[in-house]
Amino acid sequence: MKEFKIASWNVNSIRARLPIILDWLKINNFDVVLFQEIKTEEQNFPFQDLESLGYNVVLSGQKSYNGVAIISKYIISDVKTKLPTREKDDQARYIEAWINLDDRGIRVASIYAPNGNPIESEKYDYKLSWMKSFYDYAKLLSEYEENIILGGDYNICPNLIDVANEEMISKDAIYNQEARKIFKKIKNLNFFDAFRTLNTRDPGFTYWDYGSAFRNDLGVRIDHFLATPQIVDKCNKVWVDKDVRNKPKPSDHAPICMSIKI
DNA sequence: ATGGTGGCTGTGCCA
Repeated sequence: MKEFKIASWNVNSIRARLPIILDWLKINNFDVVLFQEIKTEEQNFPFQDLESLGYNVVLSGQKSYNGVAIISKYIISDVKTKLPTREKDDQARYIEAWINLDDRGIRVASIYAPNGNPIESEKYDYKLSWMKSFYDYAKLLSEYEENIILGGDYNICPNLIDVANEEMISKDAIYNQEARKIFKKIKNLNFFDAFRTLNTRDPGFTYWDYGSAFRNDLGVRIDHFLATPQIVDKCNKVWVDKDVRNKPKPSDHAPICMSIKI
Protein backbone atom coordinates (compact mmCIF):
# COMPACT_ATOMS: atom_id res chain seq x y z
CA MET A 1 0.00 0.00 0.00
CA LYS A 2 1.41 3.34 -1.05
CA GLU A 3 0.12 6.78 -1.85
CA PHE A 4 0.08 7.60 -5.55
CA LYS A 5 -0.49 11.25 -6.55
CA ILE A 6 -1.45 12.25 -10.08
CA ALA A 7 -2.38 15.64 -11.56
CA SER A 8 -3.63 16.90 -14.92
CA TRP A 9 -2.96 20.43 -16.06
CA ASN A 10 -3.64 22.42 -19.21
CA VAL A 11 -0.64 24.74 -19.02
CA ASN A 12 -1.26 26.90 -22.12
CA SER A 13 2.38 26.66 -23.31
CA ILE A 14 4.87 24.64 -21.26
CA ARG A 15 7.69 27.06 -22.07
CA ALA A 16 5.79 30.18 -20.99
CA ARG A 17 4.74 28.34 -17.82
CA LEU A 18 8.02 26.63 -16.98
CA PRO A 19 8.98 28.59 -13.81
CA ILE A 20 5.51 28.12 -12.31
CA ILE A 21 5.46 24.44 -13.26
CA LEU A 22 8.89 23.70 -11.77
CA ASP A 23 8.09 25.45 -8.48
CA TRP A 24 4.78 23.62 -8.31
CA LEU A 25 6.38 20.22 -8.95
CA LYS A 26 9.01 20.81 -6.26
CA ILE A 27 6.34 21.63 -3.69
CA ASN A 28 3.78 18.98 -4.60
CA ASN A 29 5.92 16.08 -5.74
CA PHE A 30 3.34 14.33 -7.90
CA ASP A 31 4.18 10.84 -9.13
CA VAL A 32 2.58 11.46 -12.52
CA VAL A 33 1.47 14.66 -14.26
CA LEU A 34 -0.56 14.86 -17.45
CA PHE A 35 0.00 18.07 -19.40
CA GLN A 36 -2.11 19.57 -22.18
CA GLU A 37 -1.57 22.48 -24.54
CA ILE A 38 2.19 22.30 -24.28
CA LYS A 39 2.26 24.19 -27.60
CA THR A 40 5.68 22.99 -28.65
CA GLU A 41 7.42 20.31 -30.65
CA GLU A 42 9.78 17.80 -29.11
CA GLN A 43 12.88 19.77 -30.16
CA ASN A 44 11.95 22.72 -27.93
CA PHE A 45 10.51 20.76 -25.03
CA PRO A 46 12.23 21.40 -21.65
CA PHE A 47 13.30 17.79 -21.06
CA GLN A 48 16.24 18.62 -18.82
CA ASP A 49 14.33 20.75 -16.33
CA LEU A 50 11.79 17.98 -15.80
CA GLU A 51 14.26 15.10 -15.85
CA SER A 52 16.40 16.83 -13.24
CA LEU A 53 13.40 16.64 -10.89
CA GLY A 54 13.37 12.88 -11.36
CA TYR A 55 10.74 12.50 -14.05
CA ASN A 56 10.58 10.30 -17.12
CA VAL A 57 9.00 12.22 -19.98
CA VAL A 58 6.97 11.26 -23.06
CA LEU A 59 5.11 13.62 -25.32
CA SER A 60 3.21 14.18 -28.51
CA GLY A 61 4.27 17.66 -29.57
CA GLN A 62 2.93 20.24 -32.00
CA LYS A 63 4.06 23.74 -32.88
CA SER A 64 1.84 26.62 -31.62
CA TYR A 65 -1.25 24.58 -30.83
CA ASN A 66 -2.25 21.54 -28.80
CA GLY A 67 0.44 19.08 -27.68
CA VAL A 68 0.23 16.67 -24.73
CA ALA A 69 2.77 15.10 -22.40
CA ILE A 70 3.09 12.66 -19.52
CA ILE A 71 5.78 12.85 -16.85
CA SER A 72 6.28 10.06 -14.32
CA LYS A 73 8.58 9.21 -11.42
CA TYR A 74 7.95 5.56 -12.28
CA ILE A 75 9.09 3.76 -15.40
CA ILE A 76 6.89 4.37 -18.44
CA SER A 77 6.14 1.76 -21.10
CA ASP A 78 3.60 0.94 -23.83
CA VAL A 79 3.34 4.53 -25.08
CA LYS A 80 0.71 5.47 -27.67
CA THR A 81 0.96 8.97 -29.19
CA LYS A 82 -2.30 8.85 -31.13
CA LEU A 83 -5.80 7.60 -30.49
CA PRO A 84 -5.75 4.10 -32.02
CA THR A 85 -9.23 4.81 -33.39
CA ARG A 86 -7.97 7.97 -35.11
CA GLU A 87 -4.49 7.29 -36.47
CA LYS A 88 -4.67 9.83 -39.28
CA ASP A 89 -5.40 12.92 -37.18
CA ASP A 90 -2.44 15.31 -37.27
CA GLN A 91 -3.45 17.32 -34.17
CA ALA A 92 -1.51 16.27 -31.06
CA ARG A 93 -4.34 15.67 -28.62
CA TYR A 94 -3.68 12.24 -27.11
CA ILE A 95 -0.90 10.37 -25.39
CA GLU A 96 -1.17 7.23 -23.31
CA ALA A 97 1.30 5.23 -21.26
CA TRP A 98 1.57 2.39 -18.83
CA ILE A 99 2.97 3.48 -15.45
CA ASN A 100 4.95 0.62 -13.87
CA LEU A 101 4.36 0.42 -10.12
CA ASP A 102 6.50 -2.54 -9.05
CA ASP A 103 4.23 -5.56 -9.54
CA ARG A 104 1.22 -3.49 -10.67
CA GLY A 105 0.53 -0.68 -13.05
CA ILE A 106 -1.84 2.07 -14.11
CA ARG A 107 -2.76 3.00 -17.66
CA VAL A 108 -2.91 6.79 -17.93
CA ALA A 109 -3.82 9.07 -20.84
CA SER A 110 -3.38 12.80 -21.25
CA ILE A 111 -6.15 14.10 -23.47
CA TYR A 112 -6.86 17.48 -24.99
CA ALA A 113 -10.29 17.40 -26.59
CA PRO A 114 -11.12 20.06 -29.19
CA ASN A 115 -12.79 23.21 -27.90
CA GLY A 116 -15.32 23.24 -30.74
CA ASN A 117 -16.33 26.90 -30.82
CA PRO A 118 -18.22 28.32 -32.51
CA ILE A 119 -21.11 25.88 -32.71
CA GLU A 120 -22.22 25.33 -36.30
CA SER A 121 -18.70 25.53 -37.63
CA GLU A 122 -16.37 22.83 -38.86
CA LYS A 123 -14.54 23.15 -35.56
CA TYR A 124 -17.64 21.90 -33.78
CA ASP A 125 -17.99 19.01 -36.24
CA TYR A 126 -14.36 18.18 -35.57
CA LYS A 127 -15.00 18.19 -31.83
CA LEU A 128 -17.87 15.72 -32.13
CA SER A 129 -15.92 13.53 -34.51
CA TRP A 130 -12.92 13.51 -32.17
CA MET A 131 -15.09 12.74 -29.14
CA LYS A 132 -16.70 9.82 -31.00
CA SER A 133 -13.27 8.40 -31.80
CA PHE A 134 -12.32 8.82 -28.16
CA TYR A 135 -15.51 7.04 -27.10
CA ASP A 136 -14.74 4.13 -29.46
CA TYR A 137 -11.31 3.76 -27.93
CA ALA A 138 -12.59 4.10 -24.34
CA LYS A 139 -14.97 1.26 -25.14
CA LEU A 140 -12.05 -0.96 -26.13
CA LEU A 141 -10.15 0.01 -22.98
CA SER A 142 -13.13 -0.67 -20.74
CA GLU A 143 -13.06 -4.35 -21.67
CA TYR A 144 -9.71 -4.91 -19.97
CA GLU A 145 -10.88 -4.04 -16.45
CA GLU A 146 -7.56 -2.39 -15.67
CA ASN A 147 -6.50 0.49 -13.49
CA ILE A 148 -7.13 3.29 -16.00
CA ILE A 149 -7.10 7.08 -15.63
CA LEU A 150 -8.12 9.14 -18.67
CA GLY A 151 -7.26 12.68 -17.56
CA GLY A 152 -7.20 15.99 -19.30
CA ASP A 153 -8.99 18.96 -20.75
CA TYR A 154 -12.22 17.50 -22.12
CA ASN A 155 -13.57 20.94 -23.04
CA ILE A 156 -16.89 19.68 -21.70
CA CYS A 157 -18.87 21.13 -18.82
CA PRO A 158 -20.95 18.11 -17.74
CA ASN A 159 -23.74 19.84 -15.78
CA LEU A 160 -24.97 23.20 -14.51
CA ILE A 161 -23.34 22.62 -11.11
CA ASP A 162 -20.04 22.78 -13.01
CA VAL A 163 -20.30 26.44 -14.04
CA ALA A 164 -20.59 29.73 -12.13
CA ASN A 165 -23.62 30.86 -14.12
CA GLU A 166 -25.58 29.44 -16.97
CA GLU A 167 -25.20 32.48 -19.24
CA MET A 168 -21.46 31.83 -19.49
CA ILE A 169 -21.96 28.58 -21.36
CA SER A 170 -25.46 28.60 -22.84
CA LYS A 171 -24.18 29.09 -26.39
CA ASP A 172 -20.78 27.53 -25.89
CA ALA A 173 -19.55 24.27 -27.42
CA ILE A 174 -18.33 23.17 -23.97
CA TYR A 175 -21.97 22.83 -22.87
CA ASN A 176 -23.56 21.74 -26.10
CA GLN A 177 -25.85 18.76 -25.73
CA GLU A 178 -24.23 16.42 -28.27
CA ALA A 179 -20.75 16.73 -26.75
CA ARG A 180 -22.14 16.25 -23.24
CA LYS A 181 -24.03 13.20 -24.42
CA ILE A 182 -20.82 11.54 -25.60
CA PHE A 183 -19.17 12.38 -22.27
CA LYS A 184 -22.09 10.68 -20.54
CA LYS A 185 -21.78 7.65 -22.80
CA ILE A 186 -18.12 7.29 -21.85
CA LYS A 187 -19.12 7.33 -18.19
CA ASN A 188 -21.67 4.62 -18.95
CA LEU A 189 -18.77 2.40 -20.05
CA ASN A 190 -17.86 2.35 -16.36
CA PHE A 191 -15.52 5.33 -16.26
CA PHE A 192 -16.24 7.50 -13.24
CA ASP A 193 -15.94 11.29 -13.19
CA ALA A 194 -13.58 11.05 -10.22
CA PHE A 195 -13.92 14.64 -9.02
CA ARG A 196 -17.72 14.64 -9.02
CA THR A 197 -17.88 11.17 -7.50
CA LEU A 198 -15.94 12.32 -4.44
CA ASN A 199 -17.14 15.94 -4.24
CA THR A 200 -20.88 16.43 -4.49
CA ARG A 201 -21.18 20.14 -3.67
CA ASP A 202 -17.85 21.81 -4.52
CA PRO A 203 -18.20 23.16 -8.08
CA GLY A 204 -14.55 22.27 -8.74
CA PHE A 205 -13.88 24.85 -11.42
CA THR A 206 -10.68 24.20 -13.35
CA TYR A 207 -10.79 27.03 -15.90
CA TRP A 208 -11.25 30.77 -15.57
CA ASP A 209 -10.88 33.07 -18.54
CA TYR A 210 -8.00 35.57 -18.48
CA GLY A 211 -8.99 39.01 -17.23
CA SER A 212 -11.24 39.32 -14.19
CA ALA A 213 -12.87 35.87 -14.24
CA PHE A 214 -10.70 34.32 -11.52
CA ARG A 215 -11.08 37.33 -9.24
CA ASN A 216 -14.86 36.95 -9.52
CA ASP A 217 -14.74 33.15 -9.50
CA LEU A 218 -16.52 32.92 -12.85
CA GLY A 219 -15.16 29.48 -13.56
CA VAL A 220 -16.14 26.25 -15.24
CA ARG A 221 -15.22 22.61 -14.66
CA ILE A 222 -13.91 21.22 -17.96
CA ASP A 223 -10.80 19.27 -16.87
CA HIS A 224 -11.59 15.77 -15.68
CA PHE A 225 -10.26 12.45 -14.52
CA LEU A 226 -12.32 9.61 -15.92
CA ALA A 227 -11.25 6.51 -14.01
CA THR A 228 -12.21 2.85 -13.82
CA PRO A 229 -13.87 1.55 -10.61
CA GLN A 230 -10.59 -0.18 -9.73
CA ILE A 231 -9.10 3.31 -9.34
CA VAL A 232 -12.06 5.09 -7.76
CA ASP A 233 -12.29 2.41 -5.04
CA LYS A 234 -8.75 3.30 -3.96
CA CYS A 235 -9.09 7.04 -4.36
CA ASN A 236 -9.28 9.07 -1.17
CA LYS A 237 -9.20 12.62 -2.52
CA VAL A 238 -9.72 14.61 -5.72
CA TRP A 239 -9.17 18.35 -5.69
CA VAL A 240 -8.34 21.42 -7.78
CA ASP A 241 -5.18 23.39 -6.95
CA LYS A 242 -6.56 26.91 -7.25
CA ASP A 243 -3.50 28.58 -5.66
CA VAL A 244 -1.42 28.14 -8.77
CA ARG A 245 -4.09 29.92 -10.87
CA ASN A 246 -3.39 33.01 -8.75
CA LYS A 247 0.35 33.26 -9.53
CA PRO A 248 1.78 35.93 -11.85
CA LYS A 249 1.58 34.84 -15.51
CA PRO A 250 -0.65 31.83 -14.81
CA SER A 251 -2.23 29.35 -17.17
CA ASP A 252 -5.96 29.95 -17.60
CA HIS A 253 -6.49 26.43 -16.16
CA ALA A 254 -5.74 25.09 -12.67
CA PRO A 255 -4.52 21.51 -12.15
CA ILE A 256 -6.91 18.78 -11.11
CA CYS A 257 -5.27 16.42 -8.61
CA MET A 258 -5.99 12.96 -7.24
CA SER A 259 -4.55 10.82 -4.47
CA ILE A 260 -4.86 7.01 -4.55
CA LYS A 261 -3.88 4.33 -2.05
CA ILE A 262 -2.51 1.57 -4.21
C1' DA B 1 -16.56 38.20 -22.16
C1' DT B 2 -18.32 36.15 -30.66
C1' DG B 3 -12.18 39.39 -26.78
C1' DG B 4 -11.58 43.85 -22.54
C1' DT B 5 -6.25 38.61 -22.34
C1' DG B 6 -2.78 35.72 -23.60
C1' DG B 7 0.47 32.49 -26.39
C1' DC B 8 2.37 31.52 -30.45
C1' DT B 9 3.55 33.02 -35.07
C1' DG B 10 4.55 36.08 -38.42
C1' DT B 11 1.41 41.00 -39.65
C1' DG B 12 -3.56 36.45 -37.95
C1' DC B 13 -5.26 32.10 -35.38
C1' DC B 14 -6.72 29.86 -31.47
C1' DA B 15 -8.74 29.55 -26.88
